[in-house]
Amino acid sequence: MPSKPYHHGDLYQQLVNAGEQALAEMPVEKVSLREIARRAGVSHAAPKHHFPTTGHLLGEIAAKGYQTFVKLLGEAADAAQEQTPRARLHAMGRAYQRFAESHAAAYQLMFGSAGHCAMTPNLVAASFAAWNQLYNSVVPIVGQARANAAALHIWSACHGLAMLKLAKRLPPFVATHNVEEQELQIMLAGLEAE
Amino acid sequence: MPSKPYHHGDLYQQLVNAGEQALAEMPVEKVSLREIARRAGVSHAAPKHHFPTTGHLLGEIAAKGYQTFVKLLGEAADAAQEQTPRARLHAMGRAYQRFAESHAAAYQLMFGSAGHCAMTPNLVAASFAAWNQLYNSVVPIVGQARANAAALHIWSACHGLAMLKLAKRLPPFVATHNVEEQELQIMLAGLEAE
DNA sequence: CTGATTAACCTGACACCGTCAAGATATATT
DNA sequence: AATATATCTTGACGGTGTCAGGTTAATCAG
Repeated sequence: MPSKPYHHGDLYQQLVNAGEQALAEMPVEKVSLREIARRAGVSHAAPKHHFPTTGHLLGEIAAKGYQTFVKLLGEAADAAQEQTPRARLHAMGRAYQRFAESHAAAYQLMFGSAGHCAMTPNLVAASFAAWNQLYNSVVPIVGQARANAAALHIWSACHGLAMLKLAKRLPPFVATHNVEEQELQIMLAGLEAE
Repeated sequence: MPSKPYHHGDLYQQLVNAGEQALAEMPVEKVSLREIARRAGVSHAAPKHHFPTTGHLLGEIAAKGYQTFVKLLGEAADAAQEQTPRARLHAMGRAYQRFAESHAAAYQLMFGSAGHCAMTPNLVAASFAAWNQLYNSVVPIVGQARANAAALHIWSACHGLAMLKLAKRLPPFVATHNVEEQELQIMLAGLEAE
C-alpha cells in the first residue's frame, strides 16, 4: 500500500487504471503487463515493484470490478419500480446480466475463468462483499435458514448463464430468445418452492 | 481429415492425444502448442499443417472433452438406482460436478472460459450433442413446451456452480458444506414450480 | 545543509510463446 | 522414372513474464 507518490505519482493506482482501460479496449488475452506498463508510461519492469506477479495486478483490477459490480447491482435494486424483495432481486438479476455483457473482460477476470488473477486480500474482500449483497437480498424472501443455499443457487444460475452467453455456448434456438427473463422466472420460482 | 499416416503416423490424432495428456498434467495456461508438439515428438511448427491456429487444436480437444462428458453423464443416468426421469436428472447433475472437478482443465477449455479455443465444427457439434442430452432428459419432467427454458436453467445452474467452485469464488461457509445436493434440490424444485 | 540510505524506476538479458517463410523429405501421381 | 504434393524441420521475428544490476530521486541522520 504505497501511501505517497515517489517519482511518477501514485503508480500503483495508475497501473490499475491503465489495466482497466486496456481491458475495455482489447480482448482479455491481449492484455499484458507490458501493455499496461506502456499505457502507464513506465518501463516494462516497473510493475514488479508494486505487484509481485502479473496475477496480483489482475487481481486488483478484478477487485475494483467487484466494487463497481456491487454498486451497479445496488443501484438497480433501488431503481426497481416495485420495492418488494422479489422485485429488487429481479432487478439485480437483470443488472447482473447487463454487467457481464458490458464489462465482459472485467467479468471474466473477476470470476477467474482462467487462473489469470491471484487471490489478493482485496479481491477476497470484494468478492465477499458481493456475496453478502446477494445474501442480504435473499434473506427477506426465503428466510435465514435457507438463505445460503438460495443465494448460492441464484449466483450459480446467473453466473452460469452469463458465462454460457459470453462463451457463446448457448444452442442457437436459445440465443434467439430473451433468455434472461425465462431464467429469472424459473430462478425465483425455485426459491418459493418447498 | 488426414486418412493415412505419412511420416509419423496419424499426427492429427496424436496431437489431440498429446494435448489431452498435457492438459491432465499441467495447468491449462501452461499448455502451449510447442509443449504439445514436444510431447508428440515433432517439431514446434508441425501442428500448423493440421490446425490453422492454436485455437483449432484446443477446440478439437474440447470437442473430445464434450464427447466423454456426454458419455459419462449418460452412464451416470443409466446407473441411477431409481429409473425415474427425476432420478436420472439428479444423477446427471452429480456426474456433471464430478466431471468438472476431475477433468477441470478440459472443462474450462470446453466452456471457453477464456477465448482459448476456436469454434471448430466438431466443437459446435459436440456441444450441441451435450445440450440435446440434457434437453431430452428434461422433456419427460416438464414437457416439450417448457423444456428449453428448463434445460437452460439447469445448465446455467450446474455450469455456474462448477465454475464458481473451480475459480474458488465460493464464500468460505458455503465451501464447507456439500453444496451440490442443496443445489440439485433447489434446481429440481424450480422445475416443478409453476 | 550535506551525505548516506533506501525505495522507485530503467535497461538489458533470458527462456518461452505463436506465427510465418523457406528448405528438406517422403508419399502420391502421371 | 519423373514430377508434383503433402508433411515435417529449421530458423527467424516480435511478443510475453521474470530476473539481475545499474540509475535516479526522495527520505533521513548528522
